[in-house]
Amino acid sequence: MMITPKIEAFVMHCGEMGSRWGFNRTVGQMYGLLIIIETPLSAIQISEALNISRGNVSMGIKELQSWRLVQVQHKPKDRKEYYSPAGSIWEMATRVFEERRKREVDPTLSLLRDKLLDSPANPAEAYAQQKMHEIHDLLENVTHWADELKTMSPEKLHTLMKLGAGVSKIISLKDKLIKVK
Amino acid sequence: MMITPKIEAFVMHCGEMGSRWGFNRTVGQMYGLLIIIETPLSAIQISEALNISRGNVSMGIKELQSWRLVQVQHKPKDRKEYYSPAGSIWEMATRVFEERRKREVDPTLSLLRDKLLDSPANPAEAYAQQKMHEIHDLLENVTHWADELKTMSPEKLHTLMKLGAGVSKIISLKDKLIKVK
DNA sequence: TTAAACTTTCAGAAAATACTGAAAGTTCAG
DNA sequence: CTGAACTTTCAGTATTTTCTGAAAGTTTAA
Repeated sequence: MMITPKIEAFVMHCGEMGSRWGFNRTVGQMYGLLIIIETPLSAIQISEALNISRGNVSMGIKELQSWRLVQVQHKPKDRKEYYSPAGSIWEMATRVFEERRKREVDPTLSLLRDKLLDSPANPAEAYAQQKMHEIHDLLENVTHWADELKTMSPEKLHTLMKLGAGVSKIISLKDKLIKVK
Repeated sequence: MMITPKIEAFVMHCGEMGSRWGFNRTVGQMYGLLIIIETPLSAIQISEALNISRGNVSMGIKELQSWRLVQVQHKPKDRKEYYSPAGSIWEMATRVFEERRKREVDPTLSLLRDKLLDSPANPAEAYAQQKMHEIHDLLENVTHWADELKTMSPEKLHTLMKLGAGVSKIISLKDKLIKVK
């Protein structure tokens, strides 16, 4: 595998961004490397390319697998495992998005549902519950929407995105048509 | 200010989620507290409620301000600053979303733009640039879409979200209408 | 001015997180 | 079986991040 300065810059950038995207520096570098290098890489190749220990690679791969971002492959006559990114760039993005939702939104949603079950004991709690309710409804709406979008084909989604704020006009158009009926 | 167990549970949860949302535990707790307590709080009240140092509160407020999530208020005859959340729950969500985009996507987009300027020096770089191109286009589309949505009124957005995958039908409908023309 | 009532800063300490490398575990060809 | 070729685990260490509290800075009333 050939690591030119340009490729290295990309990999290092993925490392720096890693923690912002939800994992740590080395995991970010590993993922960047797998994406940018065409051939699948073995654990030892990764550890040499990034100057990290073999053990760390093992943990990083495990982490990336928990995000459903890597695939394992085997070569004939070779017992080593070779890793490559799972799916297209588009799929990677949707997976990161989904997994982050699971980790960042779902726990909050379930806490809020729980706290909203019983009624407030005093005015302070009444206010608190009202706020929790607002947050709950917002998160629920957004996650539901995200689920719906996920069911749409990438092409449809692309059209929708290209349409941008233009959807607004189409929606009003629909409203008019219905009113005419 | 009255902190019941239910309110405390919410605040502590915000702390635990803090780092996943982009800040740290105490900043998460501070923000949760400001949201859930109706009255604006002074720095000393925050530090006592959360058992953290006065200095830490100062730094946390600074951090929340960099996310445009808190407001400062003053009371007559009182030199202390009182803090409360900036804007509605909806606005908070959009601000977190926007700020995260700035921190998580924009730097990558600018790195990619830079790396895509000059042409590949060999096949490995050609492949790398192709991938960078795919990532660049995806991120650009998504950020552009997010910008467009931001220009829509919350009501329109709500309608759009409620519509869910239903937009798909309306878009095909539009396509037909255009074809008929 | 002065000093009281605040807020901010920052060096050092504490806590949390990530990394290493050796040992243990797994798999499989012979 | 055996042992070679791998992968995983995890205790201890290194690194990074966060927190404290004392000192410095700011503002305002008198």
